[in-house]
Amino acid sequence: MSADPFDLSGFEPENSPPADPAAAAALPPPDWLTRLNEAQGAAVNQLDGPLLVLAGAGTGKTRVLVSRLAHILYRRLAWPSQILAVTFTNKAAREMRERVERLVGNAVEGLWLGTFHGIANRILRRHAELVGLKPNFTILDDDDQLRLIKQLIEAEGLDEKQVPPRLLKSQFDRWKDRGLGPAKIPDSESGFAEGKGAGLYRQYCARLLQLNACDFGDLLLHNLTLFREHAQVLQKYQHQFRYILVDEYQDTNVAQYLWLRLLAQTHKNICCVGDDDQSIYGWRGAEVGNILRFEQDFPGAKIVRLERNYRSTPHILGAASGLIAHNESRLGKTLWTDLNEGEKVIVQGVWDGDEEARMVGDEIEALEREKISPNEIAILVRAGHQTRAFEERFLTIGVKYRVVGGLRFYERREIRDAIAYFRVLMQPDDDLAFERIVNTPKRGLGESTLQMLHKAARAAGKSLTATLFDLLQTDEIKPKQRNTLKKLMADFERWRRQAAELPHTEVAEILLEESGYMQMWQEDKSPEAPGRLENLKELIGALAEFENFAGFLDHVALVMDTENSEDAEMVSLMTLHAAKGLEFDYVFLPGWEEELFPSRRSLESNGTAGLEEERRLAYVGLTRARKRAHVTFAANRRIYNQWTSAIPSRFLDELPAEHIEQRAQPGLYHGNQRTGYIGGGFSESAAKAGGYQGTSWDFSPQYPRSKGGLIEGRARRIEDDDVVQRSPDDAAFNIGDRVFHLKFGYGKIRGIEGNKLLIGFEKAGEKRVIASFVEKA
DNA sequence: TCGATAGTCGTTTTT
DNA sequence: CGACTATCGA
Repeated sequence: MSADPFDLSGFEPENSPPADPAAAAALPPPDWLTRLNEAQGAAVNQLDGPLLVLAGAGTGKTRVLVSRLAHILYRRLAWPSQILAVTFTNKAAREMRERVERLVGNAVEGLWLGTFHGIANRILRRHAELVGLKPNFTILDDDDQLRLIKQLIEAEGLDEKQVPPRLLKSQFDRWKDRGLGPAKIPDSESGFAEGKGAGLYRQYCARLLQLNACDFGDLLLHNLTLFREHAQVLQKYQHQFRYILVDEYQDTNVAQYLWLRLLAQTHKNICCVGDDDQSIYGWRGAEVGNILRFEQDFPGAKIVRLERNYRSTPHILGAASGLIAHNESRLGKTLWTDLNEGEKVIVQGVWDGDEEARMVGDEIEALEREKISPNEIAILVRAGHQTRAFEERFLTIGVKYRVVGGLRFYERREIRDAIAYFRVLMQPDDDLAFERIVNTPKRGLGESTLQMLHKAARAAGKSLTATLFDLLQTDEIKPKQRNTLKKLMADFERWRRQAAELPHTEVAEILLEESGYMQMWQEDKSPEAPGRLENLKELIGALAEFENFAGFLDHVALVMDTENSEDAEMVSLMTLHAAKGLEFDYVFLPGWEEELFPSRRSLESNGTAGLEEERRLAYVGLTRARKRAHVTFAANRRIYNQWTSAIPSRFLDELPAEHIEQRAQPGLYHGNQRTGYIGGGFSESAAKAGGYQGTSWDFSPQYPRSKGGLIEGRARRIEDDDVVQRSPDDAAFNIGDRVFHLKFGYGKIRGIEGNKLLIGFEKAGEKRVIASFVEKA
């Protein structure tokens, strides 16, 4: 399907709007308009020219976007295909589509609604040749990107220790975020990585083209190149998009901003919605400056502020507002609500991470007893690893939970392997995928063979498979390896032929079978193996939802998340970043401690700007809550398996006292431990270091501990054994016993450590569980 | 070529 | 602790 890259037929509809807008203006106002407040209505009705909607948390931002979109269609100002609506996440895009559909039904057909990356990909596929790619280019994920960079570092004779690949990657990403190709790197920034920064970047970009691949940043960057160098293409799109809507504008990076600005030139009807106080993606290249500069960037822009909050109680709002007021660089808004007062924000100190998890677990159980739906409860953490403690606790007490954006289906090893096979199938030049599978399953192809193949490929300037094709005619490769490679190449040839005739799911099955990949896992006796085979089956199922491999691979690269069952009644566990745009009645915010939140790294690498971004994150967290926000901090936390004492987050001091309920009793019964605790956790030195004034935070020792937790015991260094006092019935378990677990089902005990059991479950694989939660089968 | 073993590092946040 | 790398011996 090699399309003429200039051919826009097929997604450009009629050139003119669907009907005489003047006539349509006389239509009766649809009922969705009447449900808007004044500011919202203004944002929806202001259709001509650039518009910035400054929408505070919970002020009905999505409602405005959706109504505006519906309104454009209703007034017949544009066909769906003449409207471009961009969001930041797939979740947001999905939600918007659903809500627009609810208003206008299938009149949304043809709408350009998607993420920046998704839309950019769609455009780029169409015109790939114009920027030196083929339409079937691969989208690289982080992992591939990193592997590629490692190869470059090695080829350059640099040491990974001195030039950490991750650092290089993030620099490359930042350049791309700013719309800078290799030719445009300012001298002042090119000198790092032993002075080879810019050079490596040039090589990296060249290599991507050679691989016929794009990283995430490329999708936008190539769009910019395309638009700049091919005026007629740009004009087509400029002409086509009569209305542009942008969600979460505060999170756009420079490349995205430039992209929008180019596209908006003709009709100038661009509406951006955002909240500078919720800009939390600076580390990924987002520029709050974009939203602060909107009026200069888009002359004649109007601004509408949405300040009426419909979500949170006054106390929650007051606490959040007081907190965010500590930020210097912001436009400033005054959120208000006329909801009833409600509860104050709870701020609670606990002894350690375990107690925190236990406490939250108990609170959740209490809520559930009040018949609160678990769907209305969320735990929002700063960093992904924090979910673990809660998961363990919830498993023990039987609270159903889901981790949003946790381990993702497409990141599992077996899935990535299978996908690598598909990638090679579709794009033989995809070296990264090829490398991944060439010796998976083991085919006796090792380092040395691959090294020489690499060398030959670099010399020839061709891809690995292309080089291999030549090399197999020679005696360069040892006979044994040569035969295996020959067979592999022949296999791929055959699968490609079959791909032309058979349904793609069938080809996928044949491929996984004949390559020996399935067999590899079938013969694997590790406890995960059955699960992996299960996942592969599921993969085929997912594949079936797409028309072909290409569509599926795009989905995998861009959409990543598998729509998890949102219908089930579960507590949500996620990072603060993932929580943006969501809301819950009850929100728990654990881990408000210095170093953790605000995160040390953030402060170290970005100073005040970093701190302000952390504060915005805290603001986002609080404003997710409708009825109750429950903040906790622990005095002690295990970091790298080391008990470390922690200082309460400075953000706690920034919460106005009148809006919080402090659930901590200063110096009740082990207040003396403040200074006596080993490591000097709350000694004066620690307090001084933080320089706190105002509220002094203490921990709540009166919180009931579960059996075996000895308060006195905590005064010395805490070891696992201290807490793990085995009760007589725990001892009844022996290795080899068959047991039953509520969540994991039947299994056999493989090991016993204190009250924890290592169990090989028949369905769920190997897990560590608490002894009290299994019973003999 | 490959597995096992010892040593190392670390943990933000994601399209 | 655990994931990942470097190194070594078979």
